[in-house]
Amino acid sequence: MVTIRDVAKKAGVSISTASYALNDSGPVSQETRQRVLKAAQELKYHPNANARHLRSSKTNTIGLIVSDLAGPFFSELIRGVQEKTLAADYDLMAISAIGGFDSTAAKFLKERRTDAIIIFAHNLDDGLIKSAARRDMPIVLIDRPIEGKYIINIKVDNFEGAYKATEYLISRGHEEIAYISGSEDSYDNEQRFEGYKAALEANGMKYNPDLIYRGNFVEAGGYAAAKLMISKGYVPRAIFAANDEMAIGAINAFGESGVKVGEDVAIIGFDDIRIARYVVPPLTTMRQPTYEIGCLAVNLVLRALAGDFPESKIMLPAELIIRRSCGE
Amino acid sequence: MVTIRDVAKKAGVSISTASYALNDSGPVSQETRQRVLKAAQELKYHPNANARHLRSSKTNTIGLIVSDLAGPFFSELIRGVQEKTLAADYDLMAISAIGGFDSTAAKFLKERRTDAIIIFAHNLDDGLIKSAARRDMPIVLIDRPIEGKYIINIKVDNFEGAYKATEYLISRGHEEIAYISGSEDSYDNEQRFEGYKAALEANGMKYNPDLIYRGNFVEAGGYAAAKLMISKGYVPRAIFAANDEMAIGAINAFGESGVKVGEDVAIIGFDDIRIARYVVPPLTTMRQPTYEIGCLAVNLVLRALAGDFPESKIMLPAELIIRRSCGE
DNA sequence: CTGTTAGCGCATTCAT
DNA sequence: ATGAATGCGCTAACAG
Repeated sequence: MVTIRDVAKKAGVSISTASYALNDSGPVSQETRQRVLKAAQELKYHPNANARHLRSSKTNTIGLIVSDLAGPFFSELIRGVQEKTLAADYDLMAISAIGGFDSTAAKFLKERRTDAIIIFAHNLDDGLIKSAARRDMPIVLIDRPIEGKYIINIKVDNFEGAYKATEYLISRGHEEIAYISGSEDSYDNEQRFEGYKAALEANGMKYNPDLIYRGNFVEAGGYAAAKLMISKGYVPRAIFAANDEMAIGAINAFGESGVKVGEDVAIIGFDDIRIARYVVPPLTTMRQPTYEIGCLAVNLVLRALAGDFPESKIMLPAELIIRRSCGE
Repeated sequence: MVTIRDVAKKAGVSISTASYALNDSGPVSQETRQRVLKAAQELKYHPNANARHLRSSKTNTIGLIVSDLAGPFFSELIRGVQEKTLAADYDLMAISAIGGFDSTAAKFLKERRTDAIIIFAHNLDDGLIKSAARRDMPIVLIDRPIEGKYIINIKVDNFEGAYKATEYLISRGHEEIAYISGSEDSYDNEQRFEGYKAALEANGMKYNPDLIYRGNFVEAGGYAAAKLMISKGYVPRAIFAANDEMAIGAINAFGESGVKVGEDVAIIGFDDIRIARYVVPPLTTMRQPTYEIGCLAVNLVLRALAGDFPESKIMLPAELIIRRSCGE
């Protein structure tokens, strides 16, 4: 490994001069400067990031933790984060929270491998997040109810979104609305479930536990739920799935069994993932402004890095996107 | 920041003893050990990753560089990589190559921030990759024709895949097959184009430059190409799109203009991304074994990290997935 | 303008 | 079994 020492030697200067020249951070004559740069080039010198980070206790890097790197849901979010991070001349690393306590994400949180972190993951311990946030390591937390001094919260109004979704179904004349739930331990799911129940009550309808199905936020979960309905011989006229993945799973299951989505059964989802518009029939859903969230998250991170911690919590609305899965 | 020094002080031992106790890497009495561990816990001590990496010149981390973190295409690949990396007790960071020379990916390549790197990106300079590969920083390169001592190549047989795709169209009686091309500078695209031409020739058909459209591998590109065909008043009976994104763009464009895909025009894509099965009509395409590639890549990286560099180049086949976009 | 030097936090060798 | 001391590669304060 070629170090700055080698460069200095080759250029016939001291280490510090080499460092100054390389980083353009001190008074160096043009001539020496050129000599150092040339030496560095010839030697193919590249600074050791770890040494630099250790010394400066900065990494110029923002970490983005998502619950599963492979999930389709994060595509838009990442796009937003990526654009803004790049524009601010920071580096970005995406990290998965799969594995919980032993995950790479957990390590990053503890070991300060980045200057700041954006978290959009439910499978990461509360305490971990709370204790990781410091002045020199701000955290932007998306859609989780953890508060703290150096934690900046961005939330989507899941309650209101679910309320609107349910009301939409009600407005179309449905009186019996099933709910396919996401992960039980998820804040998102909880809020959506509350919104669902609240809309029911507000419209004088009773909440019926028999109409609740477990789906765990994955396509297979929605599929299983729908199959269960079919096997029970009773398919409700309307279904609110706590996310699109599950809604799509249900649509597939109904498709296989000849149940006509949009006619026999109305389905609404949540998220507006990319496939939503391609399934048959196209899925009516509550759009989460993920791209905007990504951009916003980076803006806030950058401000926090500059020492400016905003007080207010940010709450973004979800938007009803009507397609055809609830009928024409 | 609490360092190992603080822990040592609190436990009433020297720094080295604390280090031994913490890492279980030296002779320490059970009693001292417990004392140190307790002190660390109370102080919420977490080792500084940079210092450790600097000292040990290892990071225990594998980097995955993709051309665009937000791309839907990488989902399956990432899933494979993620699983295997986790199983091997390594950490994983995903990095985007957007930005080329100034990208975070380029920096990682030069600055050794990971122990090894898997690259699935076409927007990263050849020279950069070549010069970054060293014994202590092996690179697994997917689908790019760069060879080197510490570079391990995994390729998908794009030529053969394109050949098969084209032949499938020919077998269905088509005599005029358009090609919507990907990025011109991409190796994938080049190979697919060659496969397309070879299949044409092998079947006594002439290659017609008028039937080549530029698409750049994105949905909008395929959309534009199809619109162009329509505006020219001439839609070929069959189209081979160099990837699914473009095929889907074309399908959308045709849908808007009332051209019936599967009847008026046959379209085949490449990749088999998730949406392929959801578009209408479902897209016939050449499946790339991305999940398998991801798993394989990690296996090879791990072997390389252990000093075992395989000689042979690996070539994986693409598989024809027949759905309905080329007719029943 | 340039060189000397002191750490950043940690792992580890060599004494004790 | 434990501690003192060294250096990984780099930046920056200080001295010249």
